[in-house]
Amino acid sequence: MTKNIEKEIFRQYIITNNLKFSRQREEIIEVFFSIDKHLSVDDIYRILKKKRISVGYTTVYRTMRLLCECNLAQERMFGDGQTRYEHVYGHHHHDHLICIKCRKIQEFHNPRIERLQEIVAGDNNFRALYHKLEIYGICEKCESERRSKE
Amino acid sequence: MTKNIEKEIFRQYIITNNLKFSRQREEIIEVFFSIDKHLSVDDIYRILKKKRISVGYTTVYRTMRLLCECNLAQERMFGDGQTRYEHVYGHHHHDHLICIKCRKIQEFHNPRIERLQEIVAGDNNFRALYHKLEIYGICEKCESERRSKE
DNA sequence: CTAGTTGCAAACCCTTTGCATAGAT
DNA sequence: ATCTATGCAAAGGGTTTGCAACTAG
Repeated sequence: MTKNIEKEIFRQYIITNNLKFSRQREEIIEVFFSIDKHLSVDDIYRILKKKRISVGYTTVYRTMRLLCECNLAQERMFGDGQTRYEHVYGHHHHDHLICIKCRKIQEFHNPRIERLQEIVAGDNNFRALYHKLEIYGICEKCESERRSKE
Repeated sequence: MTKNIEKEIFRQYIITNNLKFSRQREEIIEVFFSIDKHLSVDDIYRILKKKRISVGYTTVYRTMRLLCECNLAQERMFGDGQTRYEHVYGHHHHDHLICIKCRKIQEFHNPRIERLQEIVAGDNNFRALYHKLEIYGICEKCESERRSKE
């Protein structure tokens, strides 16, 4: 259960920084880490609402910032105007495939990209620190749906 | 003079769609195409202001949308919260090196990336349409400034 | 003349902040 | 008891829209 490791790391962070492990924070991380998707604040808020768990919008924002600070989460912006968060613990660096039809986001890892980053940086006298590669297109599911309609 | 070709294409687009070639639209594209940078609406507005050309903020937004519609410009979001626009005409596909210190944006092109996109897409049964690769780091200028301070 | 354009103000969306109240330790 | 967390409402920043006045063709 990765979820519990993450909760433990969070709890440690809370203690170390003289913060408090509130009911709301627990509920939020419970939801966030139990769902393996790129969730937005709004997504998390809605899920909590649906479960009849009362947490304020603002608190979700503040908790997500905390999770980023302790490196359990990372902000991502895929251009639809909403910040989404991804799990960091136990995940190596990866990039994204984004379906422009259903907005599903798949992760992938390809070591060639890291090498390419170095080559390009070298060619341009640039000191590369990190990169983002986002490939936009149509996912398998949407593509087969499209085909069956023809 | 690429600028004039772009103006001509824009004028064509205007005529074809029964729109009007206003003084404001002319001023805006004049500024946008004469500067080879990724400008935001705010940048363009300020430049016009400085030149004592009176154009409303809203009009800049609307004109930039028009330029995107006729494929003379393209929206870009580099994560600083502002949409920026880049010239499209006569530019082949490229990616970006973004300096996290001075926010300068350099463009580069590397054919390997296109190939990589195909490989990754193939591995994931994904139909790739386009991609964005952004490499973040320190540009040559900032790096040498940093070194000289040590 | 007349349909499209402008530019202000107001509305929007997502996110952050101020502050009085509630809650964790 | 103390000091942080909460959650509302209000403010922020970027972007869009409604609308009366204006203007290109």
